[in-house]
Amino acid sequence: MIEALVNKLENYLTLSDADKQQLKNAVVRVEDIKKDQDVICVNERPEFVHLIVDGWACRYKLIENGDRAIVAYLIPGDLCDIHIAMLDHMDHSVCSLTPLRIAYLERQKVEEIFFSNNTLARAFFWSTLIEESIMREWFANVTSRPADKRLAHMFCEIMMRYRAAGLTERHDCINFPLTQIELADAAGLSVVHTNRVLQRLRKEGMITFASKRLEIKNWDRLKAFGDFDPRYMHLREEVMQ
Amino acid sequence: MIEALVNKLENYLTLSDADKQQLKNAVVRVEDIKKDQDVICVNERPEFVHLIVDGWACRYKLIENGDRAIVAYLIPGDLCDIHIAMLDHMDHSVCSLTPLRIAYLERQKVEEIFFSNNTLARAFFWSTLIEESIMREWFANVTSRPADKRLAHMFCEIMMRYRAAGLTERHDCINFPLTQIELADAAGLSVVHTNRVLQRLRKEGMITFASKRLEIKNWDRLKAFGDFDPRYMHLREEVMQ
DNA sequence: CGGATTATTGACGCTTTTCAAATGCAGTGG
DNA sequence: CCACTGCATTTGAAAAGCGTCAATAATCCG
Repeated sequence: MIEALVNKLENYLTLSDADKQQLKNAVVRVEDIKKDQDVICVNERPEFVHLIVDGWACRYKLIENGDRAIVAYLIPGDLCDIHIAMLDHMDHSVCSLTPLRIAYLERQKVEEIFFSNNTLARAFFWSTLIEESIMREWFANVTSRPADKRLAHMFCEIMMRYRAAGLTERHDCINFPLTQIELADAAGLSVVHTNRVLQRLRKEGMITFASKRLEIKNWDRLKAFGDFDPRYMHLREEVMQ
Repeated sequence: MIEALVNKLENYLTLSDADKQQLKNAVVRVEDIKKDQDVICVNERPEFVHLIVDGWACRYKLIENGDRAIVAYLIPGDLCDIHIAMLDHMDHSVCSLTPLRIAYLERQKVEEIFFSNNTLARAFFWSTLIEESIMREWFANVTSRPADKRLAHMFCEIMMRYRAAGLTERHDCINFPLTQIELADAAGLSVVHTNRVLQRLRKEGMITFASKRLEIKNWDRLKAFGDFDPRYMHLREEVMQ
């Protein structure tokens, strides 16, 4: 249930059985929710921290003009909202992109862990710093790279995160349940242009992308094309290769 | 020396005299550095955490194509690199945009504080979460808003941060030492376009911006135009008004 | 004062957006 | 099994926003 989270954190440090048990104990229930439902909404402060056990979600913000800006993808092992352990309201919302299995961690217990278990406190802080680092990279990505390299970069990143959470051994093929609409909202592009760019990437023989599956035909080439250097994710060497 | 930092953190919680003293004790020296110098470089892990006492700096990344992406501005009260308390290398660099006065906090002591002082640990975590929130907003800003609104939004934000750190009481006028080049690098725009957009904002009577000074002629109008809602910064009511 | 950096202007071109319509695809119910 | 529906994908054409190049004016700094 918490394996993916443990896998991710163990990119940074090793958790003892006691640490893992303490994490497990914070889980008060597991629930399934449907696709396209808000897990948590802006301005809320729920009693639980949500952990993604299975499925994909996204952080998003609604913009005045009607746009939805997807600011992060969440995959198994990701905490949706440790924020509310410290902050009194969410500054964005989280929505399911597929059916989701979610573990509910009691907020109170998460706070206790943070102040009583140095290892887990480190790990949580680390995880937050990584998220911030990823946001910086996303920002640099959209401000400095054209649409095709931008998408290539995003594909590389999600592949690495999959590996980091122990969800795949490979780096050439994953389940990728996003629609082009959802990709566009995250890349800051229109759907039409996203579509055309994807076709170009396919034509160039870099990827195939159909029926919820992303295949990377040539990992090194895609990395080079998307100017992808995984060091900003601070993962173990084996994961980054 | 640490007033701005204390002011900022006290948007979240109140620090006791002992807390402040502990922070002060972590400072081993204060130094002045020139404009356009790297405070810390990507891949480094220095022995000190740098606190900006006076002046402006920026976080930036160099892109393959030669671009410099500025991913954050740093002002007095901002920590350049608590990251290195947890991470083993910086994933970006920090450079001075003006002459800078910097306080050096011993990394070791910062780590100790984090594990021994719950209040300061909370405050550091909070501060990191705010940074992340600001990154999300920057991301949404560049992906969803046209150049003019984008710049308006950035101006509003920096004004709020100035107030949050106790650097100004006003919300209509601040020292703003950035060149249009530096603005452009942060907004993801070309210098030429930035220049033209600034002229438009001036012509519309929203701002004046000359000789390192930014004047906001009509705060409410600029806020509305830039679609600026300060709640993502999680500041005290009085600061946000 | 002189050199260097920054701000500004004009012209042109390209990436990306927008609008509108067509096609494909999966799920539902008869 | 087929028709129907709703959503995602694809295509085309035209326009907008923004970038690039290049040159000039203004400002800063020693």
